[in-house]
Amino acid sequence: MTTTEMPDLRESLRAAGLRATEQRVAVLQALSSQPHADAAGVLAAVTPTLPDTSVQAVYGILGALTDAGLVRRIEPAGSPARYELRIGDNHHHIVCSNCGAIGDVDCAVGHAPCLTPSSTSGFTITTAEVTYWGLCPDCAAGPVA
Amino acid sequence: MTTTEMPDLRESLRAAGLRATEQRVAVLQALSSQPHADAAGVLAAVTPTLPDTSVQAVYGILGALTDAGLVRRIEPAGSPARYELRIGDNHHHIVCSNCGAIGDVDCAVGHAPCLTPSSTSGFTITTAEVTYWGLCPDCAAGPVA
DNA sequence: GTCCTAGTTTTGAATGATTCAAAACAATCG
DNA sequence: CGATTGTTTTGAATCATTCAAAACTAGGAC
Repeated sequence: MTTTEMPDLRESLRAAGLRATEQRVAVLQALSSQPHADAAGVLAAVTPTLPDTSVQAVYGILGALTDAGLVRRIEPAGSPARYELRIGDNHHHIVCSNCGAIGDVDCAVGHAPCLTPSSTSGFTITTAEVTYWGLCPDCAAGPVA
Repeated sequence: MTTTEMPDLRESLRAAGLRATEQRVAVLQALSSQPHADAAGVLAAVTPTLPDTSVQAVYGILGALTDAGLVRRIEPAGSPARYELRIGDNHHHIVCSNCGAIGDVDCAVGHAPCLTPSSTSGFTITTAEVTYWGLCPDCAAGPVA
């Protein structure tokens, strides 16, 4: 149940060198139920239980969690930043160009070398990020409706 | 010379169904000299010749040009939108995580199949966008200085 | 268990990028 | 050359995000 998750979440926070506050636990829980929530979505999910939580706190928490490596921030064009708990695997995302919905795309193992660019313009590359654009099932079904 | 380019630019605009205004020509010229300029950069480049150009006009023009397919808009995380004239080839970009500089990366032919995702979460995919992150030559040379 | 202190959150305000709306204007067609 | 419709100006508003100072609290120390 939800109650049993909390100790684990508190542990993760402590392990990452962060204080285990109610808000932080709540933010992590929010992200586990809403895999690609933005700051507003997280706030909305947290408010029922912790009504005094401010927007700034959410940004602060998400920033701290991101810095600590507990969450990953994704910023698709035209959308506010989204946050997710799936970290440590370099999976990618597919964004619905109609409604902004986001889906996970597992990184196809063995394909990694293909992401090595042919010309680097002299840049030193550290990461390759892939974003797919298309239509989510709902929008593909009824684009206008 | 710069003067000889103008007729061509005007032609392109007309061909795209857009009126050939001074500002639009100037914006196109700005983008040809500054390959990955943002709205502010374009405005700065246009102002010397057309001092009355407003920020909103630049946004309007860039939007119109983008819709018409004459320019491509790229929006790296943490950076204002950039615009470029290189269209029609699906090349990608490398962004300096230190200073935000952007370089072009030619799409490695033959690698395209690797961009086919393994699982699409039910989405219909139309585009795959790759962004590389790293350090530009300058920042790699002296990261702190 | 209580106190202290550094790390957190609240409160309040500001910033930057971008967009909206209405009025003034100008490129193109006839 | 005049009308029409698309474009730009002017002026203001919106959204996501960040800054700063004061109030607060988790967790270690005693």
